[in-house]
Amino acid sequence: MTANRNRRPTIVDVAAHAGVSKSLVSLALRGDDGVGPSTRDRILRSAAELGYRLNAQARALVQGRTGQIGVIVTDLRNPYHAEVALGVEESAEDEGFGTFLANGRRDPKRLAAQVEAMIGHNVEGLVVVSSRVDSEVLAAAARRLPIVVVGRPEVLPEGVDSVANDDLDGARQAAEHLITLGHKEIAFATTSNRPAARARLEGYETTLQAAALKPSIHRLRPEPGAIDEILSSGATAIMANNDVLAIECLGRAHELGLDVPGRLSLIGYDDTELAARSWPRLTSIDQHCPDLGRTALTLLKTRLEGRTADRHEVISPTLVKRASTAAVTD
Amino acid sequence: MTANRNRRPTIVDVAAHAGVSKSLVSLALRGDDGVGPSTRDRILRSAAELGYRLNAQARALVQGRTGQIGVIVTDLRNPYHAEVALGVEESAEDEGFGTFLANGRRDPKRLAAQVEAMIGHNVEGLVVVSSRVDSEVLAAAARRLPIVVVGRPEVLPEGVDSVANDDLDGARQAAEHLITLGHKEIAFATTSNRPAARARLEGYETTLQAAALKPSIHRLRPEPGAIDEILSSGATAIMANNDVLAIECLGRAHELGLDVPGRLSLIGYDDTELAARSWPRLTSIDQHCPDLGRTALTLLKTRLEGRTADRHEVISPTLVKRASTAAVTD
DNA sequence: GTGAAAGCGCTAACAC
DNA sequence: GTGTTAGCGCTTTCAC
Repeated sequence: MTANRNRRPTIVDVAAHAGVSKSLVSLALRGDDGVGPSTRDRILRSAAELGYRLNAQARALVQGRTGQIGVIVTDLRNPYHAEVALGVEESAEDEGFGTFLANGRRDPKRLAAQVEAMIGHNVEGLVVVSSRVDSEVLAAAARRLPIVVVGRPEVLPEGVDSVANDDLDGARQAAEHLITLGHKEIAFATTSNRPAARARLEGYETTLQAAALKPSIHRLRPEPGAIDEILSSGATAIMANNDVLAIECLGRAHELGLDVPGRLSLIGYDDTELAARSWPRLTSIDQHCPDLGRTALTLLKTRLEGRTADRHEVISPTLVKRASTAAVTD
Repeated sequence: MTANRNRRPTIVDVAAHAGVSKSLVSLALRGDDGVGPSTRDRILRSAAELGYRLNAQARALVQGRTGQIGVIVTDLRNPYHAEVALGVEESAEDEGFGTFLANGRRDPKRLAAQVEAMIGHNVEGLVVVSSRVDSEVLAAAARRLPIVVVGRPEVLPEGVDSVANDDLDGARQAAEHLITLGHKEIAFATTSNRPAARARLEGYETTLQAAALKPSIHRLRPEPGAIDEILSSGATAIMANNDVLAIECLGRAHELGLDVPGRLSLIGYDDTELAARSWPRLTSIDQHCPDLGRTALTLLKTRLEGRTADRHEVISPTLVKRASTAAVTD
């Protein structure tokens, strides 16, 4: 009973069925008003009857445009990426573009392949929410279409636009918040040493130094117990490189019976959903992910409209105070 | 300095550059061994020099296949959807398919449009991770390509395959776990009354009734304070329809100073990352999301290989005991 | 081993 | 108003 899948009807079939030529069908289907009302009706009815649907690919081939934007993210499971993608999608829709998403699953090779696949399928622009795409891949892509990277890749080749939050400033805000609360022993935790993490680290260091405090940096390997090292370091506050890591620290603190924020203040980065749902609610730095995405789409659009000079947008993050940070008590 | 974007080189350009005919280029590029080694070399070098890349769309038009699978999800921000998508992607890759993802953002109209867009771009199969796609849209799609729904839509038209977890059994496991712990007052919380929620509700009710306990069902509207109603209902345990809701209950319990699991046991559904990261760690029902996705792809594949009879797979969920449930204390 | 020619489904110029 | 024609970039017979 499964319907006939062998051959999808084309405008030729519709034309035959309606007794007109195929260009008439094309016109009628697109609502062009060079078609008589009765003819148009007949054509539309034939199309419906045959279950005709437009082959967007064939159309794209002749028109030279698909109306689709590609979005490639490192890891869909990290809410940060999903939220940026959301911002892109929303404004793409507003601008009349469709979007195709691809998930690189943290693998640079796969990410590169997806860039190729998207270009092969003729997306009109590419948003790469990843710092892991090889710079040569980016450069090659930029030769063919507008491409913008969200975040901070190691190297940003010419011709590639970018949007990032101001990591330095975000880290500064976080550090100052803790300093204002009277903390003297503030640790910085990160599992990454990629550009964004390095910038946050730098913001942290310079802010602490300006306050005559000694930075204490912990690069964590993903091992159980890695967090304990910080927790037992005598720090009264921890800045984590992102919410996911902050939540892990929080969980470990709970397990050790360490009161947050009573004995330990904790601050995340990204302000993803995780932050608002944790206990205690996590203080975090809001990167404004959807804005990052929307800005990326704007850059794509202006490129498509002819801009040739590279642009690198920076968005100011915001401190979101919640319950995981408090004044030192002693 | 931005490179020439005006015209992307085609095999004709490559052919001219290499001084051969365009069909030779096509053959050489695909590694066909009907091309002399020296000719092949020359062709490949020309291609590289011109920055040629295959136009997958044009190829798809003539070959009648794109090698792409479409995945449409209701809401990327819910980790459940992202994890199912992951399963689809992984096994699609294993089978040599690429995947395009689209995010419906909870809007049935948008979801329908995305189904159309995917079909228009000639994906070879469609995985719909949503119960919100209109059944007529599904039915129409099924007439053109293999399509499988993950989850439980209101109506599943003929010709559409499906994969779902056994909601009835999952709810039964959750309820039995709580009953075994000695709970007598077990509430069920849900914000949804769609088929999956209804099935879980039914599993909950029959299990409670079998144990001679009285079900107490709460359909929550998304209002602040909605949760308090349950919390103050005298229940010693709450089964939530999903992890997100469970985490919200947990947060509210914390705010009210209600000890979990000391005074209240809490159990979620889905076993997403949220469950493993909460405090206390959330007991949940694991739907095996990636398996759902992988099974969906298998169904697509067997359809493509010619199966005509509909199939509806059911996957058994598993109880994951963590720290949010405990024996009643009185 | 190589090339010419037809055609995938559609649109867009141009005639009738 | 309506139909004809020539491609879009590629693959694929089928001759040479």
